[in-house]
Amino acid sequence: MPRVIMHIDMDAFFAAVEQRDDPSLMGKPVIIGALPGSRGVVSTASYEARKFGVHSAMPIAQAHKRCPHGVFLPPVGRKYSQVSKQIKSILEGVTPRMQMASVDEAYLDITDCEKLHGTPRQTALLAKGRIRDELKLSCSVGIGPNRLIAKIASDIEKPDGLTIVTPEDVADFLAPLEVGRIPGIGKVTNRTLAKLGIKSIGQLAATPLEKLVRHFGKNGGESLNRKSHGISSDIVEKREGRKSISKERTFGVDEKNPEKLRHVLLKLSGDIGRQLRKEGRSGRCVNLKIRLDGFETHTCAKTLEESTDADDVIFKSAWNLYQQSAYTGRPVRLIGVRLSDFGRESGTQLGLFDIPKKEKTRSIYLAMDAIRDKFGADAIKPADAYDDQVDKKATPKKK
DNA sequence: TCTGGGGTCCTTAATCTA
DNA sequence: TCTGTAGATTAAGGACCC
Repeated sequence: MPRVIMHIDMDAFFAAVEQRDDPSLMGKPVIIGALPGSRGVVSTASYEARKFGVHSAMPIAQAHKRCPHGVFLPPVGRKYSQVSKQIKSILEGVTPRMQMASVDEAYLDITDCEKLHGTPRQTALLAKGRIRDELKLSCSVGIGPNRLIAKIASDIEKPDGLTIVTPEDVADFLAPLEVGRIPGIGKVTNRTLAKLGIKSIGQLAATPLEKLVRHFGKNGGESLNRKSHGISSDIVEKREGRKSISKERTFGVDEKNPEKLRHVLLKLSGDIGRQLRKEGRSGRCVNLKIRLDGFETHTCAKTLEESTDADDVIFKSAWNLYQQSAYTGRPVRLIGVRLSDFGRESGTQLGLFDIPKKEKTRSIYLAMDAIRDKFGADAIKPADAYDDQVDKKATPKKK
């Protein structure tokens, strides 16, 4: 039996939240993202701003040129996360078979909701109504036999839309749409498909699998083929926790001073450590990201002997990676740190290794976190001499 | 011309290990 | 004990998403 999957997508989420919280912004072009004059892009544009051709990912200078009278605001992540939790709670009231796909998107399996809420349309209207009444926000809904169709459907009619695709209608629904409507087909894949003369999903579905495999590899080709026929997973399940935490900084002017870079790495490492401890996680793989002039981007990584959530261990590893890289001395546009590989049990958390010292260090970090929580992030500045004082054992050993 | 920040997933190649 | 191999892991980079 085909399942009934619903995809809910909030309309211009960040901008809508800001307009809701400040009625003077209602009806005005609101652009959330970097501020004009700085390096950055548009995160979300309100529908009023979109009329001027402003859209997500557009360089902020260009957005300002197109919409000089727009209201430009920086994103307030904490507020949006809070609203996202409220959305989650409302949708869990519709069905427990619910999965948040991002801060402003969710999948619901409403196959068995008929007795409780009525038809899929009635269930969708119920969810939309609750979000509108309780949060004063609008969303668009797509319903289909699987996640892919539901997701594409939710994007068809925006804002405040509702599109239902029955299993029998899938092929007719997909055929005329542009291939770019398929999630996972971005600029690069789109360009390659265009070169092959493939513009619509119908054309993609009619393309022999061998041809797609030739151009996109086995997995890529088969995946495109499946998607073009509307085949995808219909499983909605709670997601496991996140898999990495990263922090990065783009400089207003490319940075050459190694001391400044070191300071920023110190700050980023501290932010990651704090986040890790807050979430009770620790990771083993420290990744460094460097973006140079000309947007030339590189990453390098080092896997530690054991998991960590300690600022100094993260910093030391990141700084070592930078110093050992071929990019020292070159002007840096962006520098970032990521901690990943949360898969293994953490020695720090379980206290399996080096208990007294680790626990002592950990207690200090937790105390510092508490002070920062109470008095603000700047209450304690990161120590300036980690790389001299850090425990030699913290340095990753070569295998 | 100008391209953020925080993520996920995939591919490929080299290396390790059972 | 040696060797070949398959599978896992590591590392770097790319594409994509919100």
